[in-house]
Amino acid sequence: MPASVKNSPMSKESLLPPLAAHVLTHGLGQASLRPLARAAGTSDRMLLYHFGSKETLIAELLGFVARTYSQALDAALGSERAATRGQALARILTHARSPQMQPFMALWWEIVAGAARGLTGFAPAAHAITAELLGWLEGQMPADDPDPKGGARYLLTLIEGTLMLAAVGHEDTARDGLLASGLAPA
Amino acid sequence: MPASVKNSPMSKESLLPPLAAHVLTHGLGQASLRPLARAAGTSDRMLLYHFGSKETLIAELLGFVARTYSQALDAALGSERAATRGQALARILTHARSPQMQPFMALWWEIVAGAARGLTGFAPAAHAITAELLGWLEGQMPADDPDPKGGARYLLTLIEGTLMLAAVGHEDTARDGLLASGLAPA
DNA sequence: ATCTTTATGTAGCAAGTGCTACGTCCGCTT
DNA sequence: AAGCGGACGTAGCACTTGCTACATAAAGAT
Repeated sequence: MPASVKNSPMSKESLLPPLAAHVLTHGLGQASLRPLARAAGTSDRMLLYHFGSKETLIAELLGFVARTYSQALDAALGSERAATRGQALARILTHARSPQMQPFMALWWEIVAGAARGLTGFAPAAHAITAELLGWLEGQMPADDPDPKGGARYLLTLIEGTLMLAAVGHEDTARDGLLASGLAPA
Repeated sequence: MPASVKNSPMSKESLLPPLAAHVLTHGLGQASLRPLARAAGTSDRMLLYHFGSKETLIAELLGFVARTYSQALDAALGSERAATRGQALARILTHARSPQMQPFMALWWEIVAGAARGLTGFAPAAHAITAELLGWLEGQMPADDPDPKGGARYLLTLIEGTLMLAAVGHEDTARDGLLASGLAPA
């Protein structure tokens, strides 16, 4: 082992990004301390030292993922309003279906499942991510929209339904549904 | 131990109902062989004897859950057509939000998450359950609906979005979204 | 009556789980 | 210079994981 390897002290903040990366590719269900520690370049001992327990580690990790998602959303998507509701819908669906979003989508459904089961930390993260998406959608609503607030919530419902159907192999069903909604171009 | 206890031979079919009950209350993520066996009145040894491996056990269990869901859907919901799209929507949402459906809903999101992660057996079960719901919705569409096929898919998208938003604590958002859709009564 | 198949229990394996005990550096204060 | 507390490694605990080996008991087939 080279003596030049510095033992720079690791903070929770510096640990979270590699932990999130590991969870994004391997999933939350299989996330156990030792693989997580290996991914972060530490030991399970140190993870518990910093976070206290696995449960709070996961909770803090989900909070970090939610914050990261917010920033990614702001960065990837402009803030100019869409011309139509259909355009706002198309923009966000294109983004959600992009290849680099796929790991996040897989993690997203695990977060939803954890929230539905009442696991600690899951519900706040899921709620925050959804709220972030809703906020972005509200800003995207056309300037002449008669009901931007309700319209954004309507679009959000359609978006989440579309993404869920895609997750279970019913993307064609979702496409036909959006066609019938009158929002998607034929 | 009383000698009167009969060792009646257990078939896969007789094992599946108690296994499903256990998974419905405790979740798929924590489902390991020994607790499952205890719930079914057997040993892990016998579960492997009947199913070969945990992976195929889970896959067969998910198939059973999907079939059970179909029957529950047929039994709980009539087959008379709805008068309006909004009525069909309200019927299925009322059913999905009923207390006895909550364990299934929690399991449902785990199935979706597993399908999104590509776990074996999850995608077929998720696809089948969704198809069942879609088929029921098609039968519910009003007789005078201009596009029953597309309308059913549109409603399905809204339903799944609504249920997902409810799972993450955004039920009010979903309600406002449905209000803005014009399908729900004010 | 023997043989084979099916169903089951008991015991155990190697690996992995979250978590702890203990000791050791190293930089800081006093 | 001494001590102190944060940062880390090593070793290990008790437990659970999926799965297997081995024995056996009952039932049907020959």
